[in-house]
Amino acid sequence: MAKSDTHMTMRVVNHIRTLIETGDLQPGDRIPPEREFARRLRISRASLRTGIGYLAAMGVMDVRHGVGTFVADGPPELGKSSLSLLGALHGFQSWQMFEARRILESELAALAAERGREQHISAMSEEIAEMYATVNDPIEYLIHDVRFHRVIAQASGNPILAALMETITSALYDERRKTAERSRDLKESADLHREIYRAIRSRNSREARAVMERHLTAAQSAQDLEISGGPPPPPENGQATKKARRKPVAV
Amino acid sequence: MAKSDTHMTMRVVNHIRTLIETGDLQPGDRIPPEREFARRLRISRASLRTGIGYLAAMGVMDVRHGVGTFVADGPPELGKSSLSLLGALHGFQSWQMFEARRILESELAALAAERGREQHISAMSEEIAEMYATVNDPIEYLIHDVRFHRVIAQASGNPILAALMETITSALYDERRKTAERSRDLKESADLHREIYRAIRSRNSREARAVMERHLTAAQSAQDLEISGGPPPPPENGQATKKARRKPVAV
DNA sequence: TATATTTTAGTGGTCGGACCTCTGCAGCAC
DNA sequence: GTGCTGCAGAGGTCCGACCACTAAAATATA
Repeated sequence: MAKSDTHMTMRVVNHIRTLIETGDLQPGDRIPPEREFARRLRISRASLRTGIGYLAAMGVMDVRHGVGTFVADGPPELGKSSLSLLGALHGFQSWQMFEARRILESELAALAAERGREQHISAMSEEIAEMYATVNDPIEYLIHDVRFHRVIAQASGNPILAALMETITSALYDERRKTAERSRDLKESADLHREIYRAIRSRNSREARAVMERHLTAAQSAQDLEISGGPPPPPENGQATKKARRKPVAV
Repeated sequence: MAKSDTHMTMRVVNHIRTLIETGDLQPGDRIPPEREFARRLRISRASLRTGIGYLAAMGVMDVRHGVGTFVADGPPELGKSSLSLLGALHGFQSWQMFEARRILESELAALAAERGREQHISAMSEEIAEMYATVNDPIEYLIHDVRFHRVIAQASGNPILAALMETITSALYDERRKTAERSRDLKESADLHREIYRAIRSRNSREARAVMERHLTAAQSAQDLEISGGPPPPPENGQATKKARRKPVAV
């Protein structure tokens, strides 16, 4: 994969990676204190920290000040703000985010209909109930909304697609919460979610995909109206002209 | 988003993020030397390096020993080995990788058929020609294969989906290259790619999606046969039981 | 005794400043 | 011109000290 000799960073990364692959390290496990670990690996604490920082940025490690460093637990997740950062860099458009989400979640819903288990079905049911119970509390509603979609992702049986979805939705979350307070028609939203749920429960993957797509398209429209008047869905693209500035930019 | 006060790391990240958002920093730009930058930000070089390391892990910065640190150029890309790392951690299955790729690329092909521009069409055409020209050189063939799919991703007009695809394919690349040498039937593969190309050129998104799906399904079968006898597509999943080990694991 | 407070040990976070290694290029020898 | 050498500038590594946070033990208090 990469050189394991030079570059202390990669040495650390590969070492830990190996520990994970051999099962010596599992989610939730704590690694030794930095000072001790560094001594054992015959490298400086600074270099060790560089490697750990890399893994932490990837979402593989969870560093807690004053407590310890742990292998990430919970659902797989790429770097939390990675997409947000990349978006700032490459100027991602809002409609592109929504489109990506729409495509991913539609397929996720279809897979969930095929593979979802009882536990997932009932978990969805619970979230639906909570949504109906909080139609007048947009903030709370949003929480269950997010959970519902997350359960579908789990039910799909494909943690990779689930992780990708999580990456996108987390980049979208801040924006959603801002507009959530002014949300209305949560009843309609809940109804749509219920339709999705029913499609999944009845193992109708085509229907699940279709309703999910309808739901997310509607959500996008609502969001666009909240933000600015004109939602600009017209797509385009182009290859950025290469350039190679040699001097550091002013900061 | 995150605290900008404490945590030097996030201070650096947010600072650079702001520079990018305001357009002061653009892809390809070089940031000041670490020593100078650190002095200017009133922080230690070590802290600055931590922040830069975070951004580098995210694929936002490109650090070159002895040269300088640059804002990432080229196509957007999440952390290169992030999925690979997460896979080791959560035990992603090969079929899950393929499934994710199949879904993403099928939709990408459909979008490319709707939005692809002349430049993309001709770029695809070139790669197809190269593929036919290298049917007896699997290694070289693979290069053009990858490029072809990358052009489609660009033609889709959605850089987010393109970045997600890139993340998956790069995690799959090593495995592909290993088996590439023993590949046969590259002629058939090229034919399929040509079908995809034609569908896109004729703006037939349904056809493009269908053929792409067929192509990737075939590719998966071929890969499975190369690796081990039985491809285990049966899906399942379950919620890992939470645990909280307190003591560091042996290393 | 039960509870609130303080102390303390352990862990990650920051610092600065020395030295190493790599890269690109100017300048020199051929 | 071609090729080698040396140098300057950039990131990489290291050390050792000290700061900041957390959780749990020890102590004070009701």
